[in-house]
Amino acid sequence: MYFCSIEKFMTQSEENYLKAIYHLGRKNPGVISTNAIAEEMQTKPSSVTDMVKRLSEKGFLNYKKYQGVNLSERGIRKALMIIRKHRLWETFLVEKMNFSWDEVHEIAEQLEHIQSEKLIDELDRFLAYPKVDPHGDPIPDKNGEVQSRKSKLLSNLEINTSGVCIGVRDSSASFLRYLDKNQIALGDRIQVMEKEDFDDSIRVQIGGRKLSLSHTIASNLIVTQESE
Amino acid sequence: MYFCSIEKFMTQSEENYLKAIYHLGRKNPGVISTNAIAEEMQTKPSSVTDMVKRLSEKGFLNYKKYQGVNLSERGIRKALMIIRKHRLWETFLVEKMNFSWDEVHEIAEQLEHIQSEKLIDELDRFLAYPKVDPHGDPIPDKNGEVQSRKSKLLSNLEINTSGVCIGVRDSSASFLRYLDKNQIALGDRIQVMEKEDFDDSIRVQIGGRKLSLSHTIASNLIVTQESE
DNA sequence: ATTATAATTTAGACAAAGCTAAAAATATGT
DNA sequence: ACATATTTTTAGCTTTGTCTAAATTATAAT
Repeated sequence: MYFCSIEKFMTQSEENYLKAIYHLGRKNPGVISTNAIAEEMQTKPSSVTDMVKRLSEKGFLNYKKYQGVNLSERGIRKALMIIRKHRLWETFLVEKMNFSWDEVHEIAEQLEHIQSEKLIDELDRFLAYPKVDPHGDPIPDKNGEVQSRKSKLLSNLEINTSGVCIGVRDSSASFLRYLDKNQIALGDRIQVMEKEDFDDSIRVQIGGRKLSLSHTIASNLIVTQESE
Repeated sequence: MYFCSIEKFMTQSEENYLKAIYHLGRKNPGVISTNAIAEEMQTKPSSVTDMVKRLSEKGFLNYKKYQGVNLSERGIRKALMIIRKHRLWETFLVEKMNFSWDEVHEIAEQLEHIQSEKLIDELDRFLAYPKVDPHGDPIPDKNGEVQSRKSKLLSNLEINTSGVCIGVRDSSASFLRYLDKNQIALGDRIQVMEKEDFDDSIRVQIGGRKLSLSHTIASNLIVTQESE
């Protein structure tokens, strides 16, 4: 009886499920429900059950009927490699192909399934081993290591403290375009001036400019922990 | 009744058939047989019949039962765009990703199916609008125009004439590696010294070096028509 | 504890893209 | 022209990934 050392081929659909399950596991750790996966994948729970069985047979996750799933060691490794590809391609699109950060997701969804380890390693080198993608999300390295920085949400900063914007929690095109429109970019230092009890909006200062941000906006902006 | 202006989505398989049919049409013009397509696609004639029906319904080719197929205007345009993508990606892989010319085909086969016109146009710009790919094959431009140069096969050059090597007819990895091993590259000037009647091999001179090439090799090397 | 509700799984169907084996049409040889 | 060979098509099956509808299990409420 062999230990399967040969990496089996995965279909795009299988890869997409794996990635979705990984992301769900980040959001709230523990066991992941069929319904949650269906929601994330925009599909039906019955389809999820089928796929989850297949992924479980292939050893990417642990699954017991009616008990939900969680990724195996192997599943995590595989998911990290897919995320690595996705984020490297996003970086490539923004840095070299003149895309803006709200345009890259769909295309990276396609590119992340290209099978060639050499290509990904060369892309990594070509981009000078970036640590984060255009949305500030960390890029796993060749060994699956992800650099994690101390961070908090802008909405949790105290009055009169500041932080540098290093990422977004929601990376939907509409949110990203909102930020562009209001000239808020990764790397900007944001100082909290005032908090409005009524609607939890906050008044901030960015590079001399003052503006007020709704709670929804503030709770989707990730800033450095150590405030100056 | 609309003229379909909206480009319908094509599956990867459909795109592959279209490309194969286009290439077959180049090789020997006229009507293309089911068997020839099956051979090219490494599949069975019955599968070809099914696919050809679909492509015909979608208006990419003209098909009458038992009469073979040929591409429609629309099919040609589509095929040229797929070839454009394939060859731009091959160029990218060699020029920017440190691949050698015998490694790029399989990966370009995957990349050619990525759907994003903007990406391809940006890639074109990024590579400075190359006219030929790493194997010397012409890259169709955004409008489907292909630059064609006067060329002949090395095996057809007269004794004591020379030509510049501009392409290969066979771009299999084994042939390309043979050329690498013998230090024959695109751009090299090759002079024909002698022809051997017995086996049609030829004796040539390349940058001072003399070597003899079998007929098979010589008839797969494309050189400029106008010999110096 | 029993029932109602929600979550999950099963069963059966469908489309895409392939296959094999058999049938039909075309082409070829004498 | 007719029989044979070749090419092409059809019919029916397989797999992947989806769906709907029905059945089953788990959870929550009284």
